[in-house]
Amino acid sequence: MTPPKLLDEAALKERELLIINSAVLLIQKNGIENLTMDKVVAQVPFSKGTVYKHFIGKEDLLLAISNYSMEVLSDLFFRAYQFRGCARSRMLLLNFSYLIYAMLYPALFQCVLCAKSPNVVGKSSEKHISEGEMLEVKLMTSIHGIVEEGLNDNSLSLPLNMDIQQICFSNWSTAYGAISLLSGEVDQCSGRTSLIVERELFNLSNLLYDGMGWNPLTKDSNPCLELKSALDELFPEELAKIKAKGRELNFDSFSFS
Amino acid sequence: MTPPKLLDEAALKERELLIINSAVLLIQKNGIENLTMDKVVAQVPFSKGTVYKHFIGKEDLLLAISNYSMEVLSDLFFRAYQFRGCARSRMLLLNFSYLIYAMLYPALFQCVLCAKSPNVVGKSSEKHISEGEMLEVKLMTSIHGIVEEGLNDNSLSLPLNMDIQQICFSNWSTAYGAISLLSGEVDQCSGRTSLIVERELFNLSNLLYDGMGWNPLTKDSNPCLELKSALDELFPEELAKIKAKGRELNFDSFSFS
DNA sequence: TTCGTCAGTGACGTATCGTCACATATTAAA
DNA sequence: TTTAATATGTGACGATACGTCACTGACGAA
Repeated sequence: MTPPKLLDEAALKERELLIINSAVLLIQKNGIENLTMDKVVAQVPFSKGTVYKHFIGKEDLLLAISNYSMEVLSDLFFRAYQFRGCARSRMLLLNFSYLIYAMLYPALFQCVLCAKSPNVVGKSSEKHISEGEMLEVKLMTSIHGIVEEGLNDNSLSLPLNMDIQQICFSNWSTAYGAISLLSGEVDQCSGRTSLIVERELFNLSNLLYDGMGWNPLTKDSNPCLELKSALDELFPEELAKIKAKGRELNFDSFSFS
Repeated sequence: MTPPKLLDEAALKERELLIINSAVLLIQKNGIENLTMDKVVAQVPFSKGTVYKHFIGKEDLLLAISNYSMEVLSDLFFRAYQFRGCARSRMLLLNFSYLIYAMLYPALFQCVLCAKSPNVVGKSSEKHISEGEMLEVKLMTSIHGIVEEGLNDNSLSLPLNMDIQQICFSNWSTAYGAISLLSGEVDQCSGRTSLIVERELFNLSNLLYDGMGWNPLTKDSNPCLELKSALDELFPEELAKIKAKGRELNFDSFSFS
């Protein structure tokens, strides 16, 4: 006798999303440090027991939010990957899509950072942990694709003793470092007076690509203007939303004339 | 009538350090996610009220640990700064002192990362927050010094549209990104199979310096061998301790022959 | 109609937090 | 030496939040 299946997969997924969204709203309102399961339960048309069916604990919920957030990001990455233009430009574009994401969804970005802490991972379900690992691979896929195209069209050759994965990681960790240290959402890195995240990300990325010998080198082109118009074309809605929040990507302070 | 001063500054500081050390031991044993004030109080010859005199809460204690930890790091940085050798080599050395620190004091390193989260900062005392900001400046000082020497001896010129502070930040965020993503202490960055933190840090740093046009360029020297012997000379105790823990900096996998 | 299974509930036991009223120790003045 | 004033230390306690579990009700199979 097969046990009756009363709840379909889709409804479960939908409910999970509802809980996640409620939690995100609470984080936006009260800050991530004041998120409690009781508050989440109060926001949601389910009882505590039901919520705990989906997430084994607060940290597990946080990780699930982080995963959801990475899905959003991977969409941005993929759009950058698919854009026209040379590989190097698209890699820069991808890094900026990361920045756009951090500016547009600060609560989500915060969750991803927090979810990396052992505090969270240590208390989460295997399901969400492995889901998160899958998503990281998915993120890397777009990066990987761009690097491969750069290798194929000979604009990039592998530096001595480095393979594709290492190149991918270099780009990822560079963008990660700059954005997480400078994104205003994380109170870090004093002495950041006069540091502007979009400018530093731009400079760091280009220094890295120049160091790799990835053509066209900065001295041979004007990556800033190109980046600006690509962003306008590829992420018009996102940029508008950022503007609506009172922030704005500012390229005037460092455009090459 | 002047109020009697029963406790001198030094005794207070000493007690604070005792509490911090006890907490670090607990973190090493149980993981940072299981640290509770009750356990700390139980480990310490003071009562809860006294502990709360020093730290307004658990998060404040965590931030204080982070600050202590940054003091340890700034000593390593300073030693790298003072070493002989060209500026670029010492910058690389400094990045590796960061790695040594992350490997040698994983619990401390973890605390610094965790303390950056708004979860912690949002609940901490102004005193410890500003203390932390001072320490970040102190860390930057060593980096800043090396960059300035590079500028002075003309091995480095400022890239287009970048100032000293931006150069410093580039190096910091590069090292930060690579080490925090790859240090085994933080469960991050899947797909890191085959990524070796010391190798990636080495490559990333050199790509960055090459991108800046910082002499000597990689092709002109053997920075790997040079780095190795410098580390042996400057951090013999630390390297020995790392070895005693079963880990080891491995340069064989990527030395240029 | 009856029984078995499973989704859903929310009161409850436990853990941890941070406070506060009180106790003790130390110094200054009487 | 005694007394008053203040600094310092204590741990019991109320509040908050966590996660569980015994129970309810709904649905399908027999």
